[in-house]
Amino acid sequence: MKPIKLSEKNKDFFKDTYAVARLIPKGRVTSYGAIARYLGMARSARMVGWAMNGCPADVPAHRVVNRIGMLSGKVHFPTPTLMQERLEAEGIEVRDDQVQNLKTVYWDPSNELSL
DNA sequence: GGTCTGACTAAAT
DNA sequence: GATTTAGCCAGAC
Repeated sequence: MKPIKLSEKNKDFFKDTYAVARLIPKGRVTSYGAIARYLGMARSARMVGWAMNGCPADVPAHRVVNRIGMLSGKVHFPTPTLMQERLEAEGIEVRDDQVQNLKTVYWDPSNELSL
């Protein structure tokens, strides 16, 4: 396992967030809240987004959207269009910064991993 | 060391 | 049913 060191601090929460984000299958998306709940901090969805602030290349942050499937975090990418292009490249339909067929491509970690 | 903001979510109005 | 407010925790000023 490759330890992610954003800093020399604890970043334990960040590490878990990245771990789950990496587990998102190709062509699927999940929400910050879903990851947060899986990590045990259901009400800290914001922290997930914050954790993504480090956004290492190993983490497919483009597969993480808010609960309505909106590409809320696209502005944090190197280029605002990168997120949508990557999602489309994986077969996810994106229209007006929103993931189409969200119900179909949605991937819930606590539903897929905690079986 | 107190205050504000933030890639969100859910409940209340 | 849509809009607004409050709650969350952690980092930045």
